[in-house]
Amino acid sequence: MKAEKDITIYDLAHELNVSAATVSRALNHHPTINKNTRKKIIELAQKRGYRSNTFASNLRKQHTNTIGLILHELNSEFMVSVLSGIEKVTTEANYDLIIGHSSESSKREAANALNFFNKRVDGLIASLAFDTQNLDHFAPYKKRGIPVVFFDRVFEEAEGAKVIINNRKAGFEATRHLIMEGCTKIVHVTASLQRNVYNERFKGYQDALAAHHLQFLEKNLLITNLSEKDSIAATKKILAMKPMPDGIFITNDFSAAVIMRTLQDEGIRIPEDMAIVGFNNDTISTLIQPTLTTINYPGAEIGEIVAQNLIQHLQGKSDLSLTNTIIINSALIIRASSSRKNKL
Amino acid sequence: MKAEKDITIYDLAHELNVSAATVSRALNHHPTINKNTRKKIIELAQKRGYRSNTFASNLRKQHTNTIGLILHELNSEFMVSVLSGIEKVTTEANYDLIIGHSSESSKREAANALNFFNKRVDGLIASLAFDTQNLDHFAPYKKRGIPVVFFDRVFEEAEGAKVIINNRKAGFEATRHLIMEGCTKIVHVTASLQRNVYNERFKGYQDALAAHHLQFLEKNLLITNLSEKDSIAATKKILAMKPMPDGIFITNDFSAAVIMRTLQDEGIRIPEDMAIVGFNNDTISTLIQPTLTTINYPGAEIGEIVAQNLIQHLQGKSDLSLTNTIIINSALIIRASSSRKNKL
DNA sequence: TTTAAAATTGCAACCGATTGCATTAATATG
DNA sequence: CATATTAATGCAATCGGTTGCAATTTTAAA
Repeated sequence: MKAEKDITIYDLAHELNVSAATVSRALNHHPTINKNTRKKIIELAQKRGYRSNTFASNLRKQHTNTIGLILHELNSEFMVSVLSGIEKVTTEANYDLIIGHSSESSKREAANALNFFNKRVDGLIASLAFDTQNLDHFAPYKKRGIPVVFFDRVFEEAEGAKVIINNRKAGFEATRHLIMEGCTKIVHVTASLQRNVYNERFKGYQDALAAHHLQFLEKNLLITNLSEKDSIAATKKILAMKPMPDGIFITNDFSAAVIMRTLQDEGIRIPEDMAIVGFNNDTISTLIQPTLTTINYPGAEIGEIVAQNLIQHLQGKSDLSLTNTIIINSALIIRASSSRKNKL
Repeated sequence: MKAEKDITIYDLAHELNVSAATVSRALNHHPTINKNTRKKIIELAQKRGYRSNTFASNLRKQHTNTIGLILHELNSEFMVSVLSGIEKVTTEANYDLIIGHSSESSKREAANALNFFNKRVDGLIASLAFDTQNLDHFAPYKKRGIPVVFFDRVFEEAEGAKVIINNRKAGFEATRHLIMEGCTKIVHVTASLQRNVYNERFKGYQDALAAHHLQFLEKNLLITNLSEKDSIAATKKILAMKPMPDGIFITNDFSAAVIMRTLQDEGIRIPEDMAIVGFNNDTISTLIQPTLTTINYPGAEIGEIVAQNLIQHLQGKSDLSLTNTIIINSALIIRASSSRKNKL
């Protein structure tokens, strides 16, 4: 278990009687190096177990080939899909990924942003925390010209590249669907309206009500943090409402599953007494009974697009500011939790 | 958006008429620096937005304060919990984390291991891929004295630190529970027996059968990759068995949920016709109907312990070889999917 | 006041790879 | 065979902190 010393290009150079510069060039497939020399060098490097020192290289080259990724959480399938989409693209393009959790805390988000900045990531991808109120902690990136791309949770008015879905349209379709199924008293369970995604979906919900001449009632809007506890609490409120609502649009499948279970425990029949629509199309939506109507939110695709855009920009192939906002398609998937016999 | 130049300790040194060495020491709270000098330096650093160049620092210090983490997948709640446990401990101890997915491929696992090795991580945490047959790709770490800790998926016979649960005992308890509930024809759905976790659970299953004088039948062992597709296929096989089994022990909650749904679709009553036990205690286990009996596999705790051990070792506070294998408690959680009236 | 001890600070050599420019060797052209 | 090109290689500076040791300044002891 003794620590052997690392071998460097100087060791290789010495052993082959060439200069370190030649070794460096050979290892990087620089065209001006003689084929035979290169072959010899590469073979010896292999043999000696040479490994390039990333720090020395980065220090000299002034870039890291690393992309930072700040996630608000990793507990949803959506997020994991995004991650895998990003990972796929970045590894293909030979970029490394460092991941930071903000755990829905603006403070940790800022800490991560700073950390990654100090680590000199070449670019940053981020989805904002619940309580992030401004983008100040990303200012150093702007200042130094390091590209930042946002997805999912973004500030729509802020400048910079973002990849999102049309949340307002999605909210509209979810709500309209409930209306078409005969619902007239529709509750909307969502999270902080400060976050664009929830705000937009809420607008879509209102749009749909208005389009069908239904009045929006303040009491039908329930704000939670989407946790199990909050979801149960929200359900209790719904159960206490008079008259009882006949439809719920919840902006999260997990929360929808909890609410549905809690309602069922109280003897409410779904979709007969209460029609339910979730959001995200997590796996869970097909495992619960009845299966859950939801909005498909294509995480992997979003991840890939986000990463592709960033990398193209890093490689100078495109200008991020040109493609300011990219909108991905999402669609309603109708399942049993909302499919009634007595439609409109 | 012009890229401003980074400011260095030399800039600070020049501005304050001290040497770069003094600036460096002040910034690192070296004790021999005068309090006033340090204060001035730190204030100026703040003011000028100085950020330390990690590469230069790492290059000179020959260590990175970074821990590599290789995961076989991130699609289970268990894994995400482990990750958050590790993250909690590492960030507290001021280590950075870089994460690599092997996506259940031994090849990608090896690529990640090499990449992290070249990145000179101070330590490595890993859970093996489905098809990993040997630990050769970790050899360089051994050689260079870089500590590696395995968890969950490990080679039990291999040397090195590992954190696991007693999978055999867990498998035993799950199966015994089914027997106590009156099951006599118990199917075991699991993944590749090459992986220790599944192998051990299978042994526990056999132990329990033997302890209750039930014969193990080869056909009752179904190997899948735990995907939705495979789980459905396994269910078809079970449905075709004569006589029909009366209990299933599945080493994964997600797969158990799929199997349960598929059985229910065919009119099988759970737990009356078929009692089911899963593994992991994922959230899904309480959201499906009936709720799923499962083995609690405490991911966050495992993550914390893994990380703590590694860090203590890195800080020279303990010797990893002393604490070779750490076994975490896991326990059976009995829920509706296996609770029958007519017990033994 | 002189001298010894302690507290601060600076000097300069690293760490290992990269790269502009100069130099030398090999090949081609007249 | 001399000269012009082209191909290979080497020199040496550079990236930005870190740290052993020497030098200087300050404080304490005699």
